[in-house]
Formats: sequence, C-alpha cells, structure tokens
Amino acid sequence: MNNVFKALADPHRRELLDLLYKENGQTLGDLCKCMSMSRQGVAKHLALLEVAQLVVVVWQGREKLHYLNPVPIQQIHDRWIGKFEGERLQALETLRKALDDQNDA
Amino acid sequence: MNNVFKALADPHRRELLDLLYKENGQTLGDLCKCMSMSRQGVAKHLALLEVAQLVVVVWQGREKLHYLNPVPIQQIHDRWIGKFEGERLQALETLRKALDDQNDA
DNA sequence: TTGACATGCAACCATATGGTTGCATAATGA
DNA sequence: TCATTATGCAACCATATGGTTGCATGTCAA
Repeated sequence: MNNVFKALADPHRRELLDLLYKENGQTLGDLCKCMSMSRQGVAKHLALLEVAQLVVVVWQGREKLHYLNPVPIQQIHDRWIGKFEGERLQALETLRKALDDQNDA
Repeated sequence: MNNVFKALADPHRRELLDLLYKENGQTLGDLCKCMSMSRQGVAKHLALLEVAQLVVVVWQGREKLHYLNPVPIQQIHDRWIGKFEGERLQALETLRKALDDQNDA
C-alpha cells in the first residue's frame, strides 16, 4: 500500500496513468512521445508503477504493453479514503467549532 | 493537489492523520508521544500536512491544536480516484484480455 | 519575576529520488 | 544476414527528503 502512495506522489507518474487511462496498452515508446524526458527516465517511472501494481505489463514480441490496473486505486479508496469520508462532516464541524473558539479568544 | 499526494506519500504522515482521526485537536506534544521520532521531526511532518491543508491548526495560548481537514482527501477522491473508478470494470476486462492473448502466443 | 513548558527556526547530515548518458540485449523485417 | 527498432541495465550526478541537534521565542503558573 505504501508503494502505491509513493508511486502516486510524483506528477509524472500520475501523468503516465492518465495517458494509459486515455489509451490503454501503450508501449514504452508510445508513452515516451508524450513525456518530455529521456526514455530511461520514463522507464524508471513505469517500473515504480509496476512495483505498485498500478500498471501491469504484457510482453508482445519485443514490445512491452502497459495496462492500467485499477485495483490498487480502488483499495486506497476502500481502505483509506472511505474511512475519512465517513467522518467527513463531523470532522468539518469539529474544525469549524475550533476556529470559532479561536476567534472568541 | 500535488502537495496532497506528496504529503500522503510518507507513512509517518499517514500515521499522524490516523492519530488525529482517532482524536482530533491534539497538540504537537500529544502527537509526539505516539511517534518514535524527535519533536522537530514530527513538527516537520505536520508542517507538510499543513501546507497540503490536510491538517488545520488552531492556536490556543502556547498550544497548537491540530485538526483533520477532510476536504483535500475528498477532492482526491472526487477529481482523481472517481475518474478511474468509473472505468474500473472496463480496465480490468481490457487487462484480462491482454493477459489471455499473451498466454495464447 | 522567573522557571518551566510548548513550540519555532536554522544548520547540518545521510540517504532517497529523479534525471541523465552509455552500452548491452533481443526481436523484427528487408 | 544485418540494420533497425524496442527495451534493459548500470553508473553517475544534483537535488529533495527525512532525520538529527542546538538555540531562540513566547506563554503559563507559582
């Protein structure tokens, strides 16, 4: 799970996910055309996305096709964001009250 | 938005959010008791959470109370995760087919 | 007023991170 | 076969990051 958060921390990697979202199954070369960075730079980012299992690769001859795997993102939502979401209104209310108290003092 | 992703990337910072989730409005000192790290180390992490607006502070005398702000997390869900969620089943199906093709070849 | 407490600021350090270049390997197609 | 194409691996570099320590500042309470 930590790998997923770390992988999502870099804007270039989120951009790669966006590119695969627009068109799934792209090769490294395809993705490089959209990124202003060396091929090896892009490959490194993709490697981290693979470790986090946000991207799954399928070899086809000498081409490496990259596919989006939505499962880890779903898990982040279910196990982590959903938790905060549930108490969202209460947290906001607590915060509002604390700010009010501060203004009174 | 990038600040939020970066803030969430570190496990210690996610732990701090968890601590505030359990008990909102804690001071730096309170939070330090639960973290095996120097006070300044914790303060640095909290500073990043503040920049990302995941945590909002309220001064009360010499004490700094930390409150969870659920808004950025909600935004990540709405603007980012929700997007991938929508196409989740389709992405999985595309991936499954690609893996099948690989096995055939 | 003064000592203790809660926090901030700044310097410093080791390691992680993001990027590059150069060369190696393997598949394709003429 | 052989040039081309697609990718991998490794070394290297600059900067970011996560942590520390030491000292400064401001507030509380006796």
